[in-house]
Amino acid sequence: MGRHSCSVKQKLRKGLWSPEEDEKLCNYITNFGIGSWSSVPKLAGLQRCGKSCRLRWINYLRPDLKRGMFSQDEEDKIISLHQVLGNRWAQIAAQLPGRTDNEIKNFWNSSLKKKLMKQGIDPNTHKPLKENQAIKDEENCTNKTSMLQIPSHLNEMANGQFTESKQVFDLLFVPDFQANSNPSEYNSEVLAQYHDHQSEFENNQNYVFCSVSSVTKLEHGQMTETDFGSSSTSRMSSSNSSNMCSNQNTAGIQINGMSENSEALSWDIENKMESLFQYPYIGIKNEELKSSPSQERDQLYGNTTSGDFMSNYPLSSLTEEFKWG
DNA sequence: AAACATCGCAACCGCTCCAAC
DNA sequence: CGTTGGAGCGGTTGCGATGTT
Repeated sequence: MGRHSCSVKQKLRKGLWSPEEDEKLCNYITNFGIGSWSSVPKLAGLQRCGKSCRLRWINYLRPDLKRGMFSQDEEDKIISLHQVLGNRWAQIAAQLPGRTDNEIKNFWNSSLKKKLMKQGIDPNTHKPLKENQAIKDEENCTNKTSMLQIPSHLNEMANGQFTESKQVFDLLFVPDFQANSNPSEYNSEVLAQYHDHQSEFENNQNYVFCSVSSVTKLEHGQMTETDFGSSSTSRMSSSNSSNMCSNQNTAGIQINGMSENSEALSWDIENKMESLFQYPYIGIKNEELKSSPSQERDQLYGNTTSGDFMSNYPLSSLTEEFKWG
């Protein structure tokens, strides 16, 4: 049985607010504060439900509201944040002082969406529209094989590469779907590591590796399969994603290149993370890796050198680990 | 000028989360 | 531990304003 709409219970007013109602609500909150929204209408002498009062105050009457046109700066910020957070309007609004979630949502739906479409960018994924089709094709192709081979020795390479941030992934591997993959484009340290394991890399077809040290906690909800997929897929396409992701108050993934000099990784990271995040299930928990010798790991996750990783470590069990306690 | 279409915004609705009981 | 109710969120709707034919 669904809950009744608040205005159904009694004869409460709905629709647009009159100036008199605004004044009553404003006066009440100015004098007495909010307290409990459910008691506000009664105490303020309004024939409205508390929910309606709350909305009116938050979206319209609050004194700190900016209102008016969005600046170019705000517009850019919204697009960047949407790229990271998706339709989490409240979280986006929290980064834009004086703007409400409703205002931003309306602005997005009425203006920004169309603007991006005109620029040939998919507003949902923030990727070029053509590329999206290519990705879909690619996903279809990959879903059929559902197979990733992971060289187990690479697990060790990740040790000691992490920050103090909460570690969710340590090492991620992704088959290189970029046609122009060229190991010489990695930075020197990565390149050295590549050479150390060259034969295995070659045997395993163009692996791309990087460490992802932290996934900062989403303010609301859990890091579910959907969350991870939708919010992280496009994360790395932002040119300033490293700055954005370093903010622990926002959702983000922090990438550690294999050395301090991470800029040399930019081409590969930027491009390959795009591919990487199509596969939200590719990940192994740090603690498990560190504590498990190779043989044990192979028992846990399958023979990561030659086995079928996904069949031993299915999506359902992995996504369970992504949830934040 | 009138009819119709489109747009933008304010508000509503249904849902989830969470604390209190 | 289950229930209840408030708070908050995101999607959707409704309506006035504006544009187009």
